[in-house]
Amino acid sequence: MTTGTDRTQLPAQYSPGDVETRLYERWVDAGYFQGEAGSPAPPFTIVIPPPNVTGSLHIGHALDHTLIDALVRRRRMQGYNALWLPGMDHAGIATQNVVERELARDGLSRHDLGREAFVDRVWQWKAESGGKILGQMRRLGDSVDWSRERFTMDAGLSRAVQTMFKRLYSDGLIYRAQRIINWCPRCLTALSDIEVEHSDDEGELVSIRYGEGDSQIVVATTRVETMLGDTAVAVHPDDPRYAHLVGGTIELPLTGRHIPIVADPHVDPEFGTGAVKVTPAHDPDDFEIGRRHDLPSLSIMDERGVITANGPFQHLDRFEARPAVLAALRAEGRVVGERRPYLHAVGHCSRCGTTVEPRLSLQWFVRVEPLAKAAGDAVRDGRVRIYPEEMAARYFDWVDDMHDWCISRQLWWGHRIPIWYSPDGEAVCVGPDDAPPQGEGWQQDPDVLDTWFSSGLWPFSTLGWPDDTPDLRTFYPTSVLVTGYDILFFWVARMMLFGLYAMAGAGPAESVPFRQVALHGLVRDQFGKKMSKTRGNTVDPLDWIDRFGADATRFTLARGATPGGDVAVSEDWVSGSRNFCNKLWNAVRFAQLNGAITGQGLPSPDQLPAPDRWILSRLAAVTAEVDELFEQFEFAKVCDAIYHFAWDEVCDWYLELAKPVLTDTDPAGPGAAAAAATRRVLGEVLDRLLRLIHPLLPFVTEQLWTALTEGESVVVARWPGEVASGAAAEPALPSDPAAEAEITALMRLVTEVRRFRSDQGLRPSQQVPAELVGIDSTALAGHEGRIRALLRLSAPPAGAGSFTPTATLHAEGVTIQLDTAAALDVAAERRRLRKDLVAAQAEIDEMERKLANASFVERAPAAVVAKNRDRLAAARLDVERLTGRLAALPEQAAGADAVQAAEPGQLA
RNA sequence: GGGCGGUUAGCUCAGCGGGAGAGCGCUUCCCUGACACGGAAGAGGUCACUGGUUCAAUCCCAGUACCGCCCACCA
Repeated sequence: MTTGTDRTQLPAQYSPGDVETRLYERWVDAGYFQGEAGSPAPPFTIVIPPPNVTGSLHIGHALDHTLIDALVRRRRMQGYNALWLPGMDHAGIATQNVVERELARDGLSRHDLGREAFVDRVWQWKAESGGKILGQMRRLGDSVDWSRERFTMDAGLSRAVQTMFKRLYSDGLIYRAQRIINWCPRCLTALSDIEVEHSDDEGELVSIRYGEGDSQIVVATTRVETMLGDTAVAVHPDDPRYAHLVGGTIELPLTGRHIPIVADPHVDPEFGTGAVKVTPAHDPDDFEIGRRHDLPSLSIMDERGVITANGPFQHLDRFEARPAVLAALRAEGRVVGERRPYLHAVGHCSRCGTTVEPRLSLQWFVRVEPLAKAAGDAVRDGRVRIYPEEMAARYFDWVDDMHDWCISRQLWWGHRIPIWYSPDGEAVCVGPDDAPPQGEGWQQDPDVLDTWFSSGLWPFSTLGWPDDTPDLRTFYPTSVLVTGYDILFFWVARMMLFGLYAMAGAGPAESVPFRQVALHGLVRDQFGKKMSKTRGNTVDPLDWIDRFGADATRFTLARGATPGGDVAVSEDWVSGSRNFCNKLWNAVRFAQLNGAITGQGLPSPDQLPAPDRWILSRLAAVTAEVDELFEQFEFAKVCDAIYHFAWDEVCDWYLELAKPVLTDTDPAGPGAAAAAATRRVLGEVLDRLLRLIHPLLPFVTEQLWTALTEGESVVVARWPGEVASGAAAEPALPSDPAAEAEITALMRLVTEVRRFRSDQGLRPSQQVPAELVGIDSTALAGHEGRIRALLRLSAPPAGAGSFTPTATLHAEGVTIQLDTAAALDVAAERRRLRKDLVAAQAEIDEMERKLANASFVERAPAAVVAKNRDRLAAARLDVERLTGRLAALPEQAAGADAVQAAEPGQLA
């Protein structure tokens, strides 16, 4: 056993400082964070959403990591074989852009370096930037298993990528095709659908007349310049206006070309003129029309968006070409009517903001249909559960209607597509264990894979797949995937597609990449605004960690984390969390100063005074509540429950109630046994409380717990609530409703007296001789000493009679009589009493009305009716009590009666 | 254009068919031997608007207004 006083005295204030760093290193050295392959304990696995190597962790990562860490730490304490696997993502396009920007400062482009040197340069960047991120994770306290750190481009994961590609290819799920894809003319690469962000941009809709005389047709467009690439005009098959023209040709202005008029059901006869120009090479719809009618695709732009078509517009940028073409058409009298401003959705590159250009090109695609079907089913049949459930709807919308996924990127940084071409166009897919084809002229595809291809493999590639490793067998499927809802489609859905496919051999239930998905929101500022650099409201988590500590930063984030909800934070709130840490610190300091005892278990309940039985009972309830809330990913509520229990109940009431007992230090005195018992309760309560909070506040709790107890580290201490099957649970604390009722009554009484005093402006320094009347003898009779102590009331003067409770304390109304004649403001008190009386009377009226209602009494649940009866009784008691007090007030303040007379109501 | 969500205290948000809650901020008193990063007490809300269902609606339903978010190949 140990008592706090044996140990180093804690200073009066908690300062996180660099102790956090030292604690963290100790945890790592002790190997606490390591998962164990093949352990008999049930596994609990979370893979980190790998941060991009492009920079540093922002406050959103801090939120994500806080939540993950809390889950993992709790499971570890519960006796699970817990693994949080860390790592980073190479983030193809994002990282390449960053490094290119760096090069640009020296006036260089990646082409100046050449592919190999450029990729080297990116690796160099990764070494620096990655190190920074890992350092930040340590500062946050992430309990990750560093021995299992992974990177999406490391050898193992690259092998997984290649294996996956080959498998999909062999199964016919990867194909190469000429398609209209989203093209970024700045990044010079293809983009997948979700890498395109749409915004409503101002454009203009102009109507152009094609053809002459009887065979003229007016078409409308927002992108005039593309008319250079038109190869048809399309109308609806049933449109009588154009029926006579279908099958013929029409003259395309400016070009001298004649193009066919085709009938296609895709055209909406109601929109515009009902005729549409068809540019198969520059519009996805038109491409489809072109395919249906066997039209040629005429590309008029190069990869940078510069016009290549011969003629006056050649070499113009696409945005210069637009007005130029329009002017030329106008000069020929081809523009019909006015130009109309037109708001329409325009795609932008999510990485650089450049307007995306639909472009016809040869790319690799994943045929997603069968994969997406499986991914939808896994959630539909409950093998994977999404929290909060509402988010599942979004998931289905997307997964059930997913287009084929363009996976080739014209970048240098990433996994090179494992396809080799012979000079005559033969393509061979090369697996990781295959030798590339030998012979003259064979060349590997120059493109790399979409970065999400490798991220999609993350839950199993990191565990050793494609090999059947002990890690994979032990830790897959992972338990929970915690991430922001903003990457539900980017990442979560992709892991589902790939996990179910690659791990199909494990069976339906075991092939899922994770069993639960816990989605959280974005971090916002204190006004609920999105954080952005341009707005200048971003927060650097390290700054807060430096100034308030990692725990305070974590607690602030977790406290706002409702499932799927955005989290608003501000500096004020972090300092509030810091204050909470300090509160805990001082509670333990108090315990130390008062000789709290840990490690001895608890005295039997019948030896304990009511406050001790009360706090143990409450702790049992709060522990159970916290367990329940954790299972639901209700982090905000977990924080709230713990915060209020620790601060309001333990500190504000229990410690205050314990003080008189503990300060009775006479070992031979009558209070010695009670003091000893309370010391053990105090030790036990704080011991368990610290363990309960540890997942959220790892650093303070570690310092305090090791100071308070003899334990080695709270990181590996036993969780005070539910534990894993097979692990030993903490003995249950006795639930004690009777003690809870007593202390609740006591708290009400004390509060009532304090309020009276405060209202009357009585200073505590004025010793108020008090007589307490109307206290339930069964509930509060034994508590006189405590009540006097909390109220700092002196003992009644000799001869004033002893403490003699007489009347009934009602749950709702406490009768108190204080002899405060010296200071009592009679007029103010009378006003207050009258106000309360009116309220009580109103309550009576309302309850009587309700209870007189037959429908209510018949149909409302019995408990509700009973509750209303109680309220009625309580209100009647209040009236009685208030009337009595009113009558007992000394006659004074003559003016008061005039005021009262004017007041409405039944004021006797 | 589709889909989803929101509108509750000064701010950020919980809650939810039967007496309106938290944190921060604000007011008053108090440096009581754990803590002023503290203690005590308090002010502040027709729970967006209009109808409906119900014995009972902040909570359920419908509509209105405003605000978000996601998705989207209609020129």
